[in-house]
Amino acid sequence: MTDNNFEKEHIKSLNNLNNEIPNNDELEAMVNVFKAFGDMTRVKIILALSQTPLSVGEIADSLEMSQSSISHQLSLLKQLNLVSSMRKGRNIHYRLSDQHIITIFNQTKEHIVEDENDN
Amino acid sequence: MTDNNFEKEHIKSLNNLNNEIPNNDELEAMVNVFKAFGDMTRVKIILALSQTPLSVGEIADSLEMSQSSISHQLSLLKQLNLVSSMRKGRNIHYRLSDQHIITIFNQTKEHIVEDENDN
DNA sequence: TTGATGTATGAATGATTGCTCATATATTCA
DNA sequence: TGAATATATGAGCAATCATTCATACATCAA
Repeated sequence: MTDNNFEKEHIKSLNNLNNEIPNNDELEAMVNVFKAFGDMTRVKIILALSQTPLSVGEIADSLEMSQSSISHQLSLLKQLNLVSSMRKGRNIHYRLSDQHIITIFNQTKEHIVEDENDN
Repeated sequence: MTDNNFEKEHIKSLNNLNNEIPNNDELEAMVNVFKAFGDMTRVKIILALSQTPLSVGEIADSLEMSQSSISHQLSLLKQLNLVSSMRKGRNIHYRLSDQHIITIFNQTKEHIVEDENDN
């Protein structure tokens, strides 16, 4: 009889699945943020900015990548409100717009580290 | 003079940038996890599995997607140790392998919600 | 204003990726 | 064993994406 109850619970969960999922706009926003984090260049940019605000050129130099590439990626990150920018003379300084980002990164790192110990 | 000190600090940060960035293997692992989260189908699978373990068919039905598509994605998620599987008769039940995942999702949702309030 | 420097941006391209289709593998039941 | 059901998997294709190249825009210095 206990087994049967588990089954009933399971079916109940099944029927509620669609209800529990966040609304589509929020989901899409989440996916877009994760997509932004799913690229090595952008992750490196974000990690660099987590140390100190930086200009486009400084990031490009530090990562040894073209100015154009970095600028494109920064524009994407800005669109998602992950970074903000401020002109300082000829340069434009970018900074992380939210410390959550680093928390998310750390959480993910923890997940990975735990994983390695599983072997 | 204070302005100059800020400048010095900034240059010091600049030089340390590469040192502070995690080693490349760990970074790559992080990027791969984020890549996995950067797809609507996979996110929906994960959210569904956060409610209860599910078989491939149950997930496919619930998301109204093909069995093949879901199976492919589950295989990817499994490779990244985000889900684990266990055969139960004819079915194979998948479950989240780590509750961190949901924490990361919630953190991201918070980032987005805060964002909306900024307007 | 002119030249130099820093950044942004559109188009083009090669690479990656999500899905489908066909088919293989695994398990249960009769 | 053979049919039915559940899942996995490889190849192919269309869509997405990261970078490059060329060029435009913005600011400063002389």
